[in-house]
Amino acid sequence: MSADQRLLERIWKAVAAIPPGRVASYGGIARRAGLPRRARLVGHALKVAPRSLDLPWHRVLNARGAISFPAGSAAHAEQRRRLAQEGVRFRNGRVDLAVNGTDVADLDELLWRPRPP
DNA sequence: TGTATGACCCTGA
DNA sequence: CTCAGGGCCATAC
Repeated sequence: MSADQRLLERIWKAVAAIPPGRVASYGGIARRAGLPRRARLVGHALKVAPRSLDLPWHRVLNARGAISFPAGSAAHAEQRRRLAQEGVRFRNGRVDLAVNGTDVADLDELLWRPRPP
């Protein structure tokens, strides 16, 4: 049997809800989907997501605010290109939060919140 | 049935 | 900052 389709759909929905120009972490998406501690499943869900869903997969980063694909890979470049197009800035391979407080524990909240004026 | 792998995360040292 | 260790678990072989 494959993974419960309904769980995957909940994850896809959470990803689809990430606003343009903002990002979220795998763990954050998992929590948002009601699946705490299931970050790996989020990665899997994105990998098997139907192209037809046209998900904003590029807005999902790891807990350090970095792209999880190997640097130098085509996927890494593509993700970075898409984010750049949305105005997401990077610094030293990590998202430049440009907001007060970079506490990793609150990373998702910070990343998720609207940008400061 | 068992082992390995991976678009991950968190805590503690 | 890095590193190790444990958690998590669907898939592939």
